Amino acid sequence: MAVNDGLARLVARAQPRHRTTTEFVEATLREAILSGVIAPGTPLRQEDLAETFGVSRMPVREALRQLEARALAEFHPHRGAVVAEISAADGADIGAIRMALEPMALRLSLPGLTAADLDQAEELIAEMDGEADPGRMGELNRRFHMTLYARAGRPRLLALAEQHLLAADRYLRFQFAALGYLPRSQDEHRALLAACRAGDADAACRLVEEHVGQAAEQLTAFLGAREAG
Amino acid sequence: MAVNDGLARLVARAQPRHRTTTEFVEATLREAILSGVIAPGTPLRQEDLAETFGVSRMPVREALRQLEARALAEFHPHRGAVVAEISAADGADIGAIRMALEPMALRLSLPGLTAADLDQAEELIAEMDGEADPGRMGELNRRFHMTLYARAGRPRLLALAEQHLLAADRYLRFQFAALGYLPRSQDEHRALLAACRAGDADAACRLVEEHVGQAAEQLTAFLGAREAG
DNA sequence: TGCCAGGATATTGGATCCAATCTATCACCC
DNA sequence: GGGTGATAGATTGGATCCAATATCCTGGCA
Repeated sequence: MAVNDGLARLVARAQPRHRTTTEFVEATLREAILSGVIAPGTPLRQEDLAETFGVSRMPVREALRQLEARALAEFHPHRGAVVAEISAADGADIGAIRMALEPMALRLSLPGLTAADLDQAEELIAEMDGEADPGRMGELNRRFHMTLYARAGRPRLLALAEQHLLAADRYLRFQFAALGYLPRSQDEHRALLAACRAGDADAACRLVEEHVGQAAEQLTAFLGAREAG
Repeated sequence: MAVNDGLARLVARAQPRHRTTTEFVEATLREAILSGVIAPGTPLRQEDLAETFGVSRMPVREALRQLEARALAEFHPHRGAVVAEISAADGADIGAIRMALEPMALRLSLPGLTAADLDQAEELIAEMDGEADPGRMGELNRRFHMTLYARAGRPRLLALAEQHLLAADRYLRFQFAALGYLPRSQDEHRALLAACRAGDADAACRLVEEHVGQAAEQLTAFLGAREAG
């Protein structure tokens, strides 16, 4: 058996439609870490990963370097990499970054949002209503947020925002795995969308900041209690 | 002669006091790109870099991967990497990110700032007054800002803020190379420091946002004009 | 004369091999 | 019996080698 059954399945399902092997390994590993298939703290042995992917150690090494730069893996020279740990402090950190980036993205995007964008956001809210699977839920939530930010015309800002949305989702899945349920925030989503439809930038920015802050607060409360005892 | 004289000098001066060769190459290359020693768009040939550093191609490859993840180099499969280009759009992007991150960092840091921190910030302002070298100037400016954010207790947020502060400084050096002078903003620095001393979080955040916005605006005006003609 | 095809060349991507270093275990000394 | 040091094993870091791919130049053809 490979190191990690879940990862092996992910690799088997994944279409290596990437241009280079390194890209393929990086994308698959990132997905595995973000989705929780590989638990925080898991050692990432190059040899094992290479075997799982059916490649040599080299693309694995390059992929791990990129994951390190994205804070998804921690490197210790001559000791190897481990999947980034989860902590209340880091969760609060990610929350603070989101609270800074997302209102800015929304403010820049709002004037350019089309009726079609807003309709799609509404549809995503509706889909979330009936969704129980945390993976699908996170995906829908991410798409909802990014739909609202899409017209900001700032690729770097959007990439950073999405990166930290994904990081937050990783924490959320972790919370789900422990608690068995997901905190819902559909009312906040609806209020946010309404403010966007009204074109009220100040209200929308305030709502998204509060919305992100709420999620971060619940998360740190959960993680703080977990770390304390 | 090596590919790039400036880089060769940087390598010669650099102390390889890093634990691995890859770290050494990455740090030196990053410094070279950020300081403008290697111009935007310059191809980063692995073989040439390896020779310049006196190492094999492998640590160079890993270093380039990390630079890519930090948006300092652009990869094109089978075609190599080039130093990230400079553009008005990207400058505005970086400015928007700074305008989001830095007020948040300051707000979190402000309650924890000590008198010593504020005195050091004041000293850095004084040093900037008499500084003509753009490299030193950027360094002092970066330290001034980071001193004010240091007590935020959010490592990821601070790392992101510093990263984009450095990216902005790269743009500023580029502007200096073309214009021959640096736009000063010492009045804004002093006003910002005064607000921090007064403990007025709202004012301080507003000032830092305006300050960053000003710089970004000047930059995009310069780059926009340059791209137009 | 301009365009397309094909091959030569340069450069990167990936695999294998060797060296450096960290960890764990075990013996030995205090 | 506990702690320290040496040694062996495992694992990563770095170098070299080979394969794949992109680019560029040249020659033929319309």
